[in-house]
Amino acid sequence: MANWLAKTEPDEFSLDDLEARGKAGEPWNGIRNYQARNHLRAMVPGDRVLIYHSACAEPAVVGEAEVISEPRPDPDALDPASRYYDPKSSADNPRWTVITVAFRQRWPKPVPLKLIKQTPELAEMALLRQSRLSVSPVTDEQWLVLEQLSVQ
DNA sequence: GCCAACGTTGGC
DNA sequence: GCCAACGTTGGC
Repeated sequence: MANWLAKTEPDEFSLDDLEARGKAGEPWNGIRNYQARNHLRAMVPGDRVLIYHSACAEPAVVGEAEVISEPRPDPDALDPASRYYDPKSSADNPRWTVITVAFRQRWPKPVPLKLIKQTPELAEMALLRQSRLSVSPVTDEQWLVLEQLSVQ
């Protein structure tokens, strides 16, 4: 079982929005970066996903979700009306991947990026090393450290 | 709103 | 295959 971190802009889709979806969850669509896509393809149901709010007043890890589907082709890539349409993707050879995630819990306190940067045990997080990667892996150790920061 | 980081595109 | 031009992400 693996751990991940997924960024979302709260103005677009927040942890609150995910909670409102309940057990049905939300397709994590629109990922259009190969590295991030490859991480989606490695996900299996039951994997844990940190939800990270980006491009907002206080960028932070705010809670956690769970992968509840297998990876599958992202249908938005084939829909010309979608903002995520990619003419280079096709039904025969789908380029992009989506998984569905469901809300698990809000963390006691958000863990701000600022604090993550100040924490030596988290210096190797992919979040910090590749600032533009929207889906990234998290180690068990990193997850534990983040959880501890959330209750302090 | 600025701009650094960095991924993608396309000419050669 | 190199690399300049360009577009996007996301912190600040």
